[in-house]
Amino acid sequence: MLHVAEAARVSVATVSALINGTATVSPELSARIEQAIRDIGYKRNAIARSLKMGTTRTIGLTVPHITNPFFTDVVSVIQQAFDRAGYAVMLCCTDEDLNTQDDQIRLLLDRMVDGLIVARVGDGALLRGIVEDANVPVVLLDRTLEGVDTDAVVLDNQSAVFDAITYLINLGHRRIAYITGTSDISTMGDRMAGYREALQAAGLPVSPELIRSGNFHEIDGYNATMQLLSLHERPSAIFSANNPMVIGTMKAIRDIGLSCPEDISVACFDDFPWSDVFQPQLTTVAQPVQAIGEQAANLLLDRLAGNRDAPPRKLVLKGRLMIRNSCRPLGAVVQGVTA
Amino acid sequence: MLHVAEAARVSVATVSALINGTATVSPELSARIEQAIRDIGYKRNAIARSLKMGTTRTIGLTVPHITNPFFTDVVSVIQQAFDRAGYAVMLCCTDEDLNTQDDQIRLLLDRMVDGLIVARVGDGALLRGIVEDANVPVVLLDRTLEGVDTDAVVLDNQSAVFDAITYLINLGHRRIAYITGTSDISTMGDRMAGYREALQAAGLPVSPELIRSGNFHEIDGYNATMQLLSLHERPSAIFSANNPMVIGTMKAIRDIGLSCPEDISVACFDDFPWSDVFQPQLTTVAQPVQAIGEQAANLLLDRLAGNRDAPPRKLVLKGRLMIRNSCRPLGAVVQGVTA
DNA sequence: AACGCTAATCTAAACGTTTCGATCCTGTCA
DNA sequence: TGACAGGATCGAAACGTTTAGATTAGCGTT
Repeated sequence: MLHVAEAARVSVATVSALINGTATVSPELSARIEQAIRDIGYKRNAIARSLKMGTTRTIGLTVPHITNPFFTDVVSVIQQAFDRAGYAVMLCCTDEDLNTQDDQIRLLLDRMVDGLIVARVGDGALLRGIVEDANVPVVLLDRTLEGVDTDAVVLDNQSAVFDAITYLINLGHRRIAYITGTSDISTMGDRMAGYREALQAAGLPVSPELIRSGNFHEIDGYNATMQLLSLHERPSAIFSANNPMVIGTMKAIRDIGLSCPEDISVACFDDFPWSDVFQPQLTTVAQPVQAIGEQAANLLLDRLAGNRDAPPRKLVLKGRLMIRNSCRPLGAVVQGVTA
Repeated sequence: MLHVAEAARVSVATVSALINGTATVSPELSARIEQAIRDIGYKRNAIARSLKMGTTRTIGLTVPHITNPFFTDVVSVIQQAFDRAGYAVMLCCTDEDLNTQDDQIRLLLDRMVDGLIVARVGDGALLRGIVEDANVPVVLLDRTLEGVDTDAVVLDNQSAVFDAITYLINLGHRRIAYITGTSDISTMGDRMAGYREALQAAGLPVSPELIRSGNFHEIDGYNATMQLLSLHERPSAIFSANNPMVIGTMKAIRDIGLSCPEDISVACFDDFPWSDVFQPQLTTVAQPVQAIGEQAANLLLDRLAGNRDAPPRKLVLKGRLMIRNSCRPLGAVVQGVTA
């Protein structure tokens, strides 16, 4: 900018005024300055600007795993929304690990992000502190945090799972296994509650042997399913509370020589883009990813626009049960054999 | 830092020296300063630091679509690699659109990223200029750019597709359709070349009616497949040069009432994490995503570590044909009926 | 006792912006 | 004719660091 000012024989203040439109500058100087900008190929230094202005027009986004299609989609939507608003987004993957998450949040804060969207992991004392300091607005995505009062957009997990389990019950299933993630995550607790509620509403027992938990990865779903399938009395249906784990479930079913839905019914949380193309077509609880991403972005953009003092807003969206062909009615006895 | 200095009754220079270890500071002052840092809860302002140092320890990463599983995986690997090195990554999705890409690259450059990893789109005069200016190192990912000499990691697309098409030919297929992305992308040209080469090597004609192109989206694959399946003489196999488009292909096959592989064989570029679990299990060309992401990260990290003058390095990795059951041998007549 | 050397510390400039307040014109009005 | 208003322009400080070079203190040498 100094060079531009010199070339145009004006002060830097005038250049700044022209660029930002913060004051009127005469046509002749404008012309000279614009010419100089073109000649020099000047680009404003956003770092210097950020230092002075105290804002980076950059936000931080952390998710447990970007390869989980749910998060992939949400990240995509959020990125687009902020891109439209002229914000950059720094993406971090916490790998379901609290320490990693803390490191990454610190990294983001160091870089003075204007706001944070966090699909949290673990308990998060750090996160709690940030929200309380209230220097940078935080919106919680997908997973709330007990006792932390800040903007959030989540799914009504309990009723979504309630609907799915009830659907299985109505198909005639009685022994319905449930594979969950680690219990410190709000979504997992809520989903489990939906499972229990549905069983109880139908007068069915909740047997601990049918409930397995893992750390959200495919391998965890695989191991859990292996255990379930080797029970003396095998479940007739499995519900997986998490998307990557259901892949493990399907692999275990295949490896053990069974097939879905003939031998065992499967349903899971989170829809796949291709779920109605390949067999079995999985029955899933679809989250409104587009809406979730957009709402989260809007909540944060609203704070960034200056609306700092409004009370925390919590948006609860509804899931939708996508019924396909991975669950079979138990009334009719189907001779299940596939190639 | 000023407050810390005052509280510890030292100069800011001493505080800086201690924090960065750039000079020895006496034990007593160190203690006072550390105490003050703790008391105040001081965090170094990375923006001010960046301004002074001329480095942000942040890189920019642009991909066409993060929802394409290939890019999802690569993004994930790259993010992890830079995270380990203490870098933040700004992610942008260009949506296969040149203008969007240019806007986003400008956004990243404005923010003074130290380097750029670009899975480019379109012709990219802007990109060309950046590489020539050589201010910020650029590594091209997945797609090279004609006449632009910079680090790159790509697949040997031609031989990968050659292998896949040859496999189909060996199964007895003669009318093999090919669905490609837009031709300005290097990968697409190379893949197409592999297709032609394989046909010619087998003495088969390359018929234009069997070649369709689209803009990488599912819907493009759908439309292309619809056209192919309504040809007077239908192809017996379809190869899709891009991952999302093959979903469209499968949907079109389903909608038209055919089934794979009984009525038509399908293979495609890019593996899915779940491809060996659901039916049909797609035969794919798997890219070594882990290696691609890591190599790209390493190339850039090496430049960032100061190795600026080394000549451009181009890494060419090999794909791997994952043979599953979505392509059937044409010799044996299989009575194809599925539920 | 004067000197120089080293290690520790400090002062102040610089990075590239934004912005407040001052200055300088030009023209209008009493 | 002089005062003044208002618009255009500028000078300089500030944002929070890093760092070159100056200063100081302590100590051994001669």
